[in-house]
Amino acid sequence: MSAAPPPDAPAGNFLRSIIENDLARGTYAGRAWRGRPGSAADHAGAPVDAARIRTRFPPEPNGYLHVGHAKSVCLNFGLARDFGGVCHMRFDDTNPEKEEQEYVDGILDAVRWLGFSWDALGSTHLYFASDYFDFMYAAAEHLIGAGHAYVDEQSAEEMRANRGTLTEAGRDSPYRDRPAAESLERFREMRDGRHAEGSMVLRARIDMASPNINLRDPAIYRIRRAAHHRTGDKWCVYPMYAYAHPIEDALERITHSICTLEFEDQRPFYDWVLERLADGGLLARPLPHQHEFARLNLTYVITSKRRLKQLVDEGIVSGWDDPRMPTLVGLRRRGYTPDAIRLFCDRIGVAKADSWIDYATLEIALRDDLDPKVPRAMAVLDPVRLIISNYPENASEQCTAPRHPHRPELGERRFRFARELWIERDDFSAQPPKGYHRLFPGNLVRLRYGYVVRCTGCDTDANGRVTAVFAEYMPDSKSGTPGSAGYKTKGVITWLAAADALAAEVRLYDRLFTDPQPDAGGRDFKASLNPASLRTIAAWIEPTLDGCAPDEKFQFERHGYFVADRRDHRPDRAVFNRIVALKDSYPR
RNA sequence: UGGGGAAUCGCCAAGUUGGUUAAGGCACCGGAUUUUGAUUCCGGCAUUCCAAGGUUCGAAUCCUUGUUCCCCAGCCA
Repeated sequence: MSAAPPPDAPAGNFLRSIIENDLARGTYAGRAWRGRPGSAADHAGAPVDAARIRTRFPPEPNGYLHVGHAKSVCLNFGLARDFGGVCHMRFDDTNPEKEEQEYVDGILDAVRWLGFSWDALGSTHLYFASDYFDFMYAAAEHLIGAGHAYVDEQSAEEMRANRGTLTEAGRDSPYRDRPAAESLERFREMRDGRHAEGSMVLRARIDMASPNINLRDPAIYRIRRAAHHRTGDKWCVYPMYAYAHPIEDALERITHSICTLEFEDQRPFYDWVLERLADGGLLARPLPHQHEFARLNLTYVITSKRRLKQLVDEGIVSGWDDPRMPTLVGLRRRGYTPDAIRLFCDRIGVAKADSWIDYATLEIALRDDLDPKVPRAMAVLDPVRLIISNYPENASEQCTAPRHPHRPELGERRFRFARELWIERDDFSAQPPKGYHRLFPGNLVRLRYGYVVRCTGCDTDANGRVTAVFAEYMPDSKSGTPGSAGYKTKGVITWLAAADALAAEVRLYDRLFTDPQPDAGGRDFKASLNPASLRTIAAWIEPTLDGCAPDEKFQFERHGYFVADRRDHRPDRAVFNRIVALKDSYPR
């Protein structure tokens, strides 16, 4: 009898299978770990790693993290957590021209915000590829010495021309067979700044006729005269990703190097580098292995860093943290919670098939997370006056409501009922459609947490627009009193006493694009920008919201979830973002 | 017309050593509860696994032949 999986066991997926198999076979058993990244010599004789597996989240610090990255973060940190391993936070900063400290800070913030930590097993695991530049350089000299790399002095154009095509083999570079000593000399000159950018490059010497283009002598070092955000001007040669990444993984004793599908073709080169360096005694075995998964595609969302930057640069959005942006800072400002994003990542799973997740799936995870946690309040977004004609002019009385209908322990809120109220324009209809059970002449409706009223009519202006709605209240129907049970109404509407309501700016957000795949197939994503992605309105909110803090979230009953904007909300100026509307099954 | 991947319910996704009625989530559809047309709760939801052949007592799982989609020709990652 095999034991039944625990009820909350994470769903199986191919990455878990791989790890389980590796653990069962002892693929990485006995892996030494010195307590910090290092070469074969550094790890030699070190204790067996207490981490059963090591994964890593390796962003390039050239932009802000977005939902797609969240999937990778959840995967890498989640797998490490579930299998008794450690996940390294590592910056893949091998291109000085694009990378900045600002992005490093932003990425660290985002990962922390998502709820993950790189502190594990008594130490911190924050690493930078740039810390390995010395090793990478030495390893490159080793490859040259072993005949596995050479300095090519062809121009970029010549290299491209000689690479061949998808169906035709490439041609060997005239420099391919030059003596190792000569390549070594040139490479050192490159390092010493004796050659112009673009004039030469170090290449792996593999096979110019390989059907896999990535194996046609890929470039592994290029000259770049740019200050690096961490190493300054120490270097003017920088390693390429395909060469640097396997080395970073091996130095850190990563077991499972998880990346997206587009790197599948590079796996042979990943292994090629590692095998040669391990054979040369530079890197410790067992070596890491690369596994690829399908990146996240979300409908109505673009995740291309370049295009996201374009939205910011062209002022289409207010910045990287505009609440419409799919960046983690944007989602955070919009009111998304880390729990909701993690729930979403758990729900979508992971596989190798290209897929498009409905944007609604993210919103549903958000509502599922917010509903049980967030206190309720009333708000009127599109106000029209409701006059209770049989209620005394200058009277008012207190009403009470639970902060959360299913969590009495969260306490109560109090507000006043009076003759003049604000209600939602949409909650009255002079000629109601069939099935409408809110206010219309003659109909009985409950004012939530207040009285039951009978609608008696309305006033309209010259254009037929409703300017006020009239009703009479039932004095014995107040919520919480014995008489209230005697009334059964199909409609319950939200309201605010006009004299007590607080003014607020409310920003109603909608999807940024109208096309479910805004940038698929080379489409112009700007052509499908949603002109109504932001609507700013003046609304009335419940007086109990006075003094709430930025980032505080509420459910405005019958409307949706709202958050006090973390940037613009102030004690003297309430600003709320609509996070997501409530599910609405009223047929419109 | 090279190489590397992927195709299971509307959207995801288990299943991969061939073996009872093809997990689960989300959506959706019923019904119950409800002072949010929300939530919650019950119930329903693939004789079928890209297609067509074949092997077998038995195939989503093996074989054959096709089809469709994605990725690769940066001195980006």
